[in-house]
Amino acid sequence: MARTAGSHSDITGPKVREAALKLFAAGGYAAVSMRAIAAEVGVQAGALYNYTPDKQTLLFDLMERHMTELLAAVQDDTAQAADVRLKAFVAFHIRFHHARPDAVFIAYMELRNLTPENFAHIEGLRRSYEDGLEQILRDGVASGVFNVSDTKIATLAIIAMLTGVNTWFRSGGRLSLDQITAQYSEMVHRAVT
Amino acid sequence: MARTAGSHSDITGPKVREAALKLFAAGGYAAVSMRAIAAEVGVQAGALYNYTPDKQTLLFDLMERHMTELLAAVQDDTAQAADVRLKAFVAFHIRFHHARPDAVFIAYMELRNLTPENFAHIEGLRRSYEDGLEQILRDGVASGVFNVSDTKIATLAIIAMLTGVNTWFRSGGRLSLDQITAQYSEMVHRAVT
DNA sequence: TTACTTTTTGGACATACGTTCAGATATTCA
DNA sequence: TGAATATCTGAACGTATGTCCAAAAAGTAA
Repeated sequence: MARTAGSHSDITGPKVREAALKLFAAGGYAAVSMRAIAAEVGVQAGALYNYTPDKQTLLFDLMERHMTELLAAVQDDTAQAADVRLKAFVAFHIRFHHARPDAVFIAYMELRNLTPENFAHIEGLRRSYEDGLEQILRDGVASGVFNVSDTKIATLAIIAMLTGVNTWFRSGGRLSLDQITAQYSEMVHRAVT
Repeated sequence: MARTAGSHSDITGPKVREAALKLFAAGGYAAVSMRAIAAEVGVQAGALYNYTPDKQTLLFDLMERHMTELLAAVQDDTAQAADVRLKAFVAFHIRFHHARPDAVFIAYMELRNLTPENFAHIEGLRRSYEDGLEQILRDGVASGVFNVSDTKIATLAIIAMLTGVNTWFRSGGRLSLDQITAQYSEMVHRAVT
């Protein structure tokens, strides 16, 4: 159990992931070299291989951690009415994604740089998240509070719309995140009612 | 004027752009080599430099052509009612983007690989397109047919939602493009009314 | 301090990159 | 046909890449 001697990996390990997250988001996976990541950490390139077997796995780890965190954080109180649950989902999605723009960016942009197996795994996690929203819509349709002809399409449309906030919103602008959230919540609610 | 002797560039030029479009979309700008593009064309790498001064300009050309085509194709009959114009916009956007998935993908994903000047130019074109939609929303608000608290946000939300179709829709699936368009049209209409 | 383990260095490896250019080839004009 | 032009080849350039590894350094336990 646990490291005993010469122990620095608790410090360097997270640093490596932070550096990779930042640089991949800024320049793209293919354009960022292992040497650049190492320089950001303050270490030589060879040392990175104590923390990842290769560059591909480093990318995959970042994505998987992000999706796992997302799934762990999302909540849905099925005892509530569907429109209340939908509103909570919208607020959660916007807030969660706004808090980690780099990870979100990578999770959407670097999918094509994953090996087929890694891609399938991440896609499965993403599907789980989408299913959570779709269930809310389905329940709302069943209880008569929502009216959408295809819940799968509505799910994808809503998620695309919400995630789009990340492409332009920055704190300190004309509107606060709460104001943005309120307007999106209103639009989403109308779109499915 | 015009080419007279030894003239093959009318053939090779378009081929180079087609190959670059396809490969950039599939693998990403940074991950695609000039040699790979040349191989797709059926030529040696050096020959590409008859058609572009460098790789960066090749990317920029693809984006600029795409945005210029988009702006040339979009129409807006301001004599019509705002809700009719919005419906036409939705249908146009979905159809136009569905017809050229590679160009759309590149125009969204490779922005960070443009030089600052090239980026500013493309952003200006994109802004023009967004302004077209926002004008429809503004006119609708003025005439009382729409109700949105911030037309800029609504514009971005709608475009994100519509462009999202490209990430999952493929012809031949469960639903036709017309069916998709109808449902999005309905959702968008509700969201702003 | 000594013995031991973990972590990092620094250099090497084979390979790939964007770009250039002199010379070869293909096409057109007269 | 021969002369002129447009296009392409093939090799070279300097540099950068992901990954590996023996040796050095840094940390911990006794």
